[in-house]
Amino acid sequence: MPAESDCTAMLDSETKAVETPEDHAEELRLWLRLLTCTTLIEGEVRGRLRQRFDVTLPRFDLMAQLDKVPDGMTLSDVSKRMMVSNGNVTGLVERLVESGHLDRRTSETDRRVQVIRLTKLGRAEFRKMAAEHETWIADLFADLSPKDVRELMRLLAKTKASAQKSAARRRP
Amino acid sequence: MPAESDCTAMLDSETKAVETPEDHAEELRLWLRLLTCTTLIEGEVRGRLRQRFDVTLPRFDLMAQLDKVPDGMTLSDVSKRMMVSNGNVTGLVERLVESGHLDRRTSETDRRVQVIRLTKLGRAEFRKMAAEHETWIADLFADLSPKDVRELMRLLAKTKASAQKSAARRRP
DNA sequence: CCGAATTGTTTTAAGCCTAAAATGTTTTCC
DNA sequence: GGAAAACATTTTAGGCTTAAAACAATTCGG
Repeated sequence: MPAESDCTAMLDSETKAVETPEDHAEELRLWLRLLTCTTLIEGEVRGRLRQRFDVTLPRFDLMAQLDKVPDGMTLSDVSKRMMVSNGNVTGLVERLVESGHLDRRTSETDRRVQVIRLTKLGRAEFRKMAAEHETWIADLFADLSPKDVRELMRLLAKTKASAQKSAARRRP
Repeated sequence: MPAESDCTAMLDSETKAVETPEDHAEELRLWLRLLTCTTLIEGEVRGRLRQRFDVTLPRFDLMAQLDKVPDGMTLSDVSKRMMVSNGNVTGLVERLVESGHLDRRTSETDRRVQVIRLTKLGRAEFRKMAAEHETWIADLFADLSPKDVRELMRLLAKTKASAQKSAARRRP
């Protein structure tokens, strides 16, 4: 077997663009681990919300967005904040209005816009759920030291920025 | 206003069990950031898979599981590995068998069990997609240094362990 | 050996989610 | 002013997802 067959792509150090099938296995493993963590925690939260309060995670998330703004938000705002499609929000809101948790009205100044806000009932129920939810999260992350939490926050911020940049590169 | 109203819960340092509405805001913010990162990257990958290969993320994920094992897996195995419900896998597999990417057969030794594996076509298509997928992931994480990647891996491993422990505490 | 648990899968009913097309409204700008 | 672009939302069609119930096959204990 000739020696050449052992050459690695690295030999060709001057012309870096030349087909160097680079190794990205580490990033791939990182992505899978990130996904696993999120799926695990999300599933746990989903199950607890259903058992304790008979509510779905998307509904809880939507109410969480609205709890922060007393004057309500438009559907587009919610859609952007939750990073879900417009049509998705339409259906979600429909069901929450139906159940009396949300109030929806057409904007006076722009008749395209629907403004939604929590009803008294919706806010009360959300606050109750949110309090318990916070303890679940604390418990799920219980083994992380304050320093771990800070460090994770920092690295995830960096990750988010990197991903946003990459997404923008593709969709300018 | 009497001085007592400024007392914090911390004053009562001996009896820690006494209603100390502890502050878990940091963990909550961490969870939201983790979720944001995952959603962002997942959405990006989903979109690219659809545009480039007209395939959905769940199908890609299922094929990824099968690519690792030439002899195939049972539906339960897949379900556990992907952390999704059994019924979900049934439907997913149905569609992938239909499109010729998967082969499904009943186990000889246990007629309850369905063994699925990639077909030649399925494997070939998956390999093509996976190669490109890896470059997307590398690009999405491009701004992280190798040290960042290692550190994130470590912290996410710790997070996963913590969450699993918490889940087990609730469901023994 | 046989009934009772257990295990693996499918079905069911309901809800979530997306991309793309359609609808209605406002703004832009000639 | 009015056509065209931009915007906010809804609709549509299809797929994903879950929990729970139903079904089928195997294993376990007496």
